[in-house]
Amino acid sequence: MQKEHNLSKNQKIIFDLIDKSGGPMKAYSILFNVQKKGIKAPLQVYRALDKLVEIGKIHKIESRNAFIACQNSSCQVSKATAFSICESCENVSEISNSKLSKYLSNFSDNSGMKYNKYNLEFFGLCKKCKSK
Amino acid sequence: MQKEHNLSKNQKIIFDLIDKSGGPMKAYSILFNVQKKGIKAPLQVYRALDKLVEIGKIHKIESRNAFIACQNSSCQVSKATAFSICESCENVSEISNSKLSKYLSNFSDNSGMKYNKYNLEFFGLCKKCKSK
DNA sequence: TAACGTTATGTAATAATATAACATTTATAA
DNA sequence: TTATAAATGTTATATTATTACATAACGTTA
Ligand SMILES: [Zn+2]
Ligand SMILES: [Zn+2]
Ligand SMILES: [Zn+2]
Ligand SMILES: [Zn+2]
Repeated sequence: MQKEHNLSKNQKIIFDLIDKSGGPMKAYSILFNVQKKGIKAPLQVYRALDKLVEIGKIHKIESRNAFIACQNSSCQVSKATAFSICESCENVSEISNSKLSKYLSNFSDNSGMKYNKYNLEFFGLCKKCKSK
Repeated sequence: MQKEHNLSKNQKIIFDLIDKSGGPMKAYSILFNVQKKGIKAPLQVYRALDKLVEIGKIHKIESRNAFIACQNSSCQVSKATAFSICESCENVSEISNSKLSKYLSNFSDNSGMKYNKYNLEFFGLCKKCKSK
């Protein structure tokens, strides 16, 4: 069961933009695209992004400083994320693999750390880029 | 067998600083610390960092925009990295777990992606911070 | 050594990413 | 309603990273 979050005005504008784009978007590119809707300052964008990340509607691709809509309907919070990133065309997709997520969610070692979140980024070449 | 890289002057200064610090360091903190050694501009730092990452002497902690000396003598290149990060004290350590690295290095799915690199960051509370 | 290509350095300017501080408004719920 | 939390608006600024161009040092081979 996914909690329904009523997005605020700015949050909705920004989520819709990212979601429709189908890929990762950078904060200032988002800003540029929503200026016609009245969102004029970086902070307005970053605040909405923070909230959307917090509730799991989007995730941050750390290695790219970019944000992508969650492609996995069950992500309630951004606490167990895995992505595949093509280093040639920069296509990004969220990996949804229950064996992988189980393995990582259950991971523990003898360091004494109590893990409660992870983010994994795989890099390589996508199908298209491989064949070039 | 690890290839011996002869570090250049700036690379050596910057690697030694990071290595001695024992933890992650940020680029501008590095810059501040090496100014007395004649490294005066951000670009000099970033160029050395790029090279050190490339040859696996340091790794970038993407979620923190920080750089840490490789704690795993066998990392020749930064292509299979895993870290544990305490969200309270920001202590970072490199995870060296052969089962984990085998599992991730062999990971593949039906997306058609050919993976050749990954970076994994675990977040949680370290021993000390848990007991506070 | 001399010539060549590669790697590293120096320097200035600027781009890209992100947050601080403060005032105000809107939504939520007791 | 009234209190509280959440979201917004705005300006300024901090932090992280790259472009562009010139010069120097290094490694290889003729
Ligand atoms: Zn997701
Ligand atoms: Zn591709
Ligand atoms: Zn390493
Ligand atoms: Zn800690």
